[in-house]
Amino acid sequence: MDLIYLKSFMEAARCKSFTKAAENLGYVQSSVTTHIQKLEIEYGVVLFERIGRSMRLTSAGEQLYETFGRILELYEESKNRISRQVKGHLQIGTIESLIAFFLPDVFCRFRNAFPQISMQVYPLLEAGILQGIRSGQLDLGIMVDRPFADDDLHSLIIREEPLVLVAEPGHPLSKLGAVDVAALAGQSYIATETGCAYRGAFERLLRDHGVEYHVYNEFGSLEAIKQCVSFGLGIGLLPRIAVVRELEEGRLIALPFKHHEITFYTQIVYHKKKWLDPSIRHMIDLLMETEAESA
Amino acid sequence: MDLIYLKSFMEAARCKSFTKAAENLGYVQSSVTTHIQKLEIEYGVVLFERIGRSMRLTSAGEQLYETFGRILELYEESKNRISRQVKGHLQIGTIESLIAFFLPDVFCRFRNAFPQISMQVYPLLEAGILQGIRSGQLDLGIMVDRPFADDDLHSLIIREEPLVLVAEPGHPLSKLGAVDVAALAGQSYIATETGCAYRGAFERLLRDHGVEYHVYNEFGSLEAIKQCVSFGLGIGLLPRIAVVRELEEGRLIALPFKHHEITFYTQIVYHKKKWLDPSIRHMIDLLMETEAESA
DNA sequence: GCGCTTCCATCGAAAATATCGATCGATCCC
DNA sequence: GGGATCGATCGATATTTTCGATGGAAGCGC
Repeated sequence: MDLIYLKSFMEAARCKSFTKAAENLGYVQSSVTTHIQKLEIEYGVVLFERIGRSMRLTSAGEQLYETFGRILELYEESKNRISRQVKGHLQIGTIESLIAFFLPDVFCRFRNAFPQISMQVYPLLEAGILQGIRSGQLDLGIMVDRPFADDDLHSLIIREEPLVLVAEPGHPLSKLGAVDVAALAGQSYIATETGCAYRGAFERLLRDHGVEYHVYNEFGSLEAIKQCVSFGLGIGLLPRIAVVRELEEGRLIALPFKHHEITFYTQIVYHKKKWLDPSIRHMIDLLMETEAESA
Repeated sequence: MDLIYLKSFMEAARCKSFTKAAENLGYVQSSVTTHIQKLEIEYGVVLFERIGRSMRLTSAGEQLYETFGRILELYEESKNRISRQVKGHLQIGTIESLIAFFLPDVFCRFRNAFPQISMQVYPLLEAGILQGIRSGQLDLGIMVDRPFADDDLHSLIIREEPLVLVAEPGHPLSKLGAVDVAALAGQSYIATETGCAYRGAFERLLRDHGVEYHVYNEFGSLEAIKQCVSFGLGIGLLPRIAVVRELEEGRLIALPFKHHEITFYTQIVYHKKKWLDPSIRHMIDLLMETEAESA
């Protein structure tokens, strides 16, 4: 009786769907089916009524839902109680946009679970993060890049991170129904720092299409880029999360541009040889959880 | 996180010994060590202080002891609650001595867990039990025999079932310090039914040693045998559990006879192809548990 | 002090189990 | 009726669990 069965059951009961439950838990659907079957065999009763394509808990299932909930609660609580006593220090490398718009919430929840663990968060570029992980100076890296495989590093994709081409409201390109690469010819571009992964991909894309562009300025600061764009100094490529407020408030607009070569993913990176503390594991769990929420 | 880890932990904490915990749970010691290590890694803390050969829970261990206890309680409760609703019928074959002196307590506890499951218990001889299991007429057999292996049948040994040679108090053989096979020459023997496993083994033993004996009478009834023996009509071979009270009250005495060929075991027998209901599984668990208690 | 026993940790091999991915049949929706 | 979606099933693979043997440390008795 693995506790994962209970989790699958709870999630399936909540979603009323094995497929969704599997997605949320990071399994394939057949695994959840297996988990539920294990429980059904263990208890000798049917837990879900499968009427056509709709799902409902049987009465036995509902009784177990209560109890399993309490069991998992106790289990989580026990982990929290113990983890609160664990001391330590975490070195994390990440990029500026994530520090500002994605991580604060995660770090806050982490602090609740591990108040005795202090953290140092370094704003870096992708290359710096990878190097820090490789050298062991960093425990964990969180960055935005394309998926990659590496002999020494694990990479867990948290979610796709939509990148948007932002411009001032009323920018000529915004009049177009869709903006393709060619349409960007001759534009001024306010860039993030040299070495930024998606800047690199974007510029390569332009060059490959023979599109001339002009880097008007490059900044290590998000705020600076956003300001420059809103003043009409050029367009900028930024993660959507970094500009949601500006988009909502109409201070910036997103150009209808999309290209698979600049489909990027927020991902966790750590060394394969790294021993994963409960604290680091928890951090990873928290990071991965946000995927389900934002989905 | 398997619940078995929690069980191992609880048992180890109770016994203050991994080895004993393993014995009680039916594992080898190294498995319990592994379980505890899994927990220690999961929580990132040491759960047991291993000071020399003594064991003590650390403070983290004690906190978890509480919580794990409640988790397992909830789990057991959930099984009971569900199992109470399961209906069914169990066919069990066993021998008279066990019906009278071993099974009532087990059946009583079974009824508490599965009140909706009715049972039919057939008093049979070993051959009848095996045949019933093989033909599918019986779900479970509980009998006293020597260990055996069979392609179609599972056999779980519950415990050694000491057989005693009983006689009336003051019987000449009781004067001897030890009774060997030869000493039994010429004795009258009040036998259980033909086909009884330990009767068969006993008579074979006597014949193999060329000891002549006389079967004074044979009965299908324990009470009859005990009465006849106490009246001095002969000696009898019976499971110790069937005569403990008579021995305590001095109405019968046990002769100091022992021979490895009549070392018998109480065991559970069921068909390998048999699908084990939760109810049957529970019955087996209850039967196996008694081993720990009587040990 | 020295063997002897008992305990837990460790390791490799074997067995059991979980997971995935592909596929099937059923159902629902258009 | 065709397409999409859902859960069940199955075989292959990967992972985990279990066991049994062994090692080292600590206590016990002489």
